Amino acid sequence: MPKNCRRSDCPISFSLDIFGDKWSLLILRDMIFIGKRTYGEFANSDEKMATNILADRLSVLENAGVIKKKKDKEKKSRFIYSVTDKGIELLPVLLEIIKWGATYDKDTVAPKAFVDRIKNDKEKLMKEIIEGIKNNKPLFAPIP
Amino acid sequence: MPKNCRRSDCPISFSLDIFGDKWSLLILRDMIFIGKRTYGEFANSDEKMATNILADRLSVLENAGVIKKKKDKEKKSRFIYSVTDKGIELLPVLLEIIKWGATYDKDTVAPKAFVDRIKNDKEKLMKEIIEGIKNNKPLFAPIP
DNA sequence: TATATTTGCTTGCAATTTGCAAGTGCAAAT
DNA sequence: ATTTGCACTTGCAAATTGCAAGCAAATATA
Repeated sequence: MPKNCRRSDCPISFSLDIFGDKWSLLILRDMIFIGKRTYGEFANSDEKMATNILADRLSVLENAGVIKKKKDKEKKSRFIYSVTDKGIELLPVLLEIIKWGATYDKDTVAPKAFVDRIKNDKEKLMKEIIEGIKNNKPLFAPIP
Repeated sequence: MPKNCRRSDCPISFSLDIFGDKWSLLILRDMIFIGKRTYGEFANSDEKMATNILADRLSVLENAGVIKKKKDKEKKSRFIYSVTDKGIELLPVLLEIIKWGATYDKDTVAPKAFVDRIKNDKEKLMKEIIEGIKNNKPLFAPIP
């Protein structure tokens, strides 16, 4: 299949052509929930993705308009990646995936209180998460 | 990475280990929305997936308990695949993916009325879809 | 009864993608 | 001037994918 050929006009197929793989949504997770912003931070995720794959996925997501990239003002040798509005609109997808995964994975690290809020208080939770992104105070910021 | 090794205890990673690829959710889509039930029907989806991949994905989904398989009573040479409750619980994920995909794909085939119902009438829509599965009357049954 | 067809896979093989390790190039810090 | 940090890039082996064909068992047709 040629690279720029869509498989069908199904909205699921369209979406999966962008993030249907084992890594893309983890990059988005790291951005949205943990506040990661640089290449090096993504490369050091728990799942340790190969850097060539990371570079590839960042460019796919950027081309799709889900994330954007700009030079760091403080440290010019560095790029800052961030989610666009189009990317933030994937938050409901992520939350539903978390809900399902946490329900069926007995070893999940997802806090019960968080999963309960996805089930019972989703709208407010989403607002808080989006606020968190904009203020650079993500919900699950790593303990420094 | 060994086949039975999880990457982390993140619920998203857990989920993607099961359906994080370009095909698995399309199989689920065909089951849930179109009412496909046999190997041959899946093999003839719009996206024309290779049959070796299809066989592989069906077995992954079955092992994960998302779908189940049994002999057709009417035609014993045939197997009937169907979603389990665990699979039906992926419906919210599918609906959110459809919502996002339909929003950003100008060529989408998703009917506007359907997407509007995902946005404004999701609970009732879900009940109807689940009813449809159980009564063998899927929402987007193909015109025969 | 013999033959053909349907159904659900499996196999062989080439092409693509992945994963790992190492290397590169640039900017800033020392 | 040299080292360090960062964002990739490259080489290569291994795994996965896609395509076409093959196969075996259960019907359907002659």
